[in-house]
Amino acid sequence: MKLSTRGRYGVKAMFELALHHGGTPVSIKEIAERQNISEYYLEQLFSNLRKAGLVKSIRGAQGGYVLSRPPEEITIADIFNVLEGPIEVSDCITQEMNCSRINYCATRLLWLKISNSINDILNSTTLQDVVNDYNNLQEKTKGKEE
Amino acid sequence: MKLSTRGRYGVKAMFELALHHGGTPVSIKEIAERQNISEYYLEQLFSNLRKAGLVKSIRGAQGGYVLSRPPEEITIADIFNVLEGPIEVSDCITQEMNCSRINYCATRLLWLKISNSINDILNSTTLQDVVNDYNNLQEKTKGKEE
DNA sequence: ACATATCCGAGTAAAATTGTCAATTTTATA
DNA sequence: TATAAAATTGACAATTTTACTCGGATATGT
Ligand code: FES
Ligand code: FES
Repeated sequence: MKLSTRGRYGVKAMFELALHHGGTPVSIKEIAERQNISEYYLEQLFSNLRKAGLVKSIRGAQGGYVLSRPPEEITIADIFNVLEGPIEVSDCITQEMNCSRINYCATRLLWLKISNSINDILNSTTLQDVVNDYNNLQEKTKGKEE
Repeated sequence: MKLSTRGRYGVKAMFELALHHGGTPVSIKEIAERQNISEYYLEQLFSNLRKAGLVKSIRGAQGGYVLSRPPEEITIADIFNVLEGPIEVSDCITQEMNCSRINYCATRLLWLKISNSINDILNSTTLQDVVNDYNNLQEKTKGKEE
């Protein structure tokens, strides 16, 4: 079980926007360089993010992207839902309606537990939390080096 | 993020062995029929499970597979480690040693949180737990039907 | 005008997933 | 001992997913 690059790149890209929130728009090129991600690939991801209403675009020179909402109102789940689709540990959970074995399925509860615990984290973690974690990390690193 | 069939089939198959623990060996054919899984595909999975020491095989007629250890001593993590490999949410976690950005990586803590919560569940859930869940489900279903 | 950007759709190579199958070996039992 | 049941092994193959790449169109600040 592994996250695809879509989800991981997406969070990293959104993190960059969160860092610059309130300032000037950030271009795909900048993000690609800072996070070491393919520029063309990022285009696709941002296309999805924009259509989902998570980011706004400013076209033309000096343009780029900005967050549609403040970082504390965007969860990791929001991003994952757009780029990875919902977390489907097993179709025992999502297709429950038309499965004839649901009353005899031994493993459904297990998948449900896993699924819920992941979703809890994704729903409760916002971009602001990631920014805060990052700032704390920077503080600590700085302290150690001096 | 989705589990592959290897992990899901594997747990279902091991659940069947857990149900019959202490009794006669269960053949691949039986499991394939009861859980509606390809017989040939299961062959591969059991080959891995046996090499990992989770099951013992009895060859020849009336043979099949049995659990190597009692169901309460086999965790879902044991099964997943064999069939899916370890849960690697992101290589930020597993390749931490040789990543030069580790002190600047904004998202590492996030992947770590997700990864830990999944592993907590997988490590703390045993085959016996799944059997118990199944028995409880049967009780409830029976109650409703009467 | 021109350099920067986003926007959009298509294509593509490699990898992973999900099986299928044939041939061999082992063993209980009739 | 003959037979059938069952594991063991290794190879192969179809399909899907992933992770990009690219070409051109459109928009806009300077
Ligand atoms: S709910 Fe259908 S197999 Fe689990
Ligand atoms: S630890 Fe290397 S990019 Fe996250």
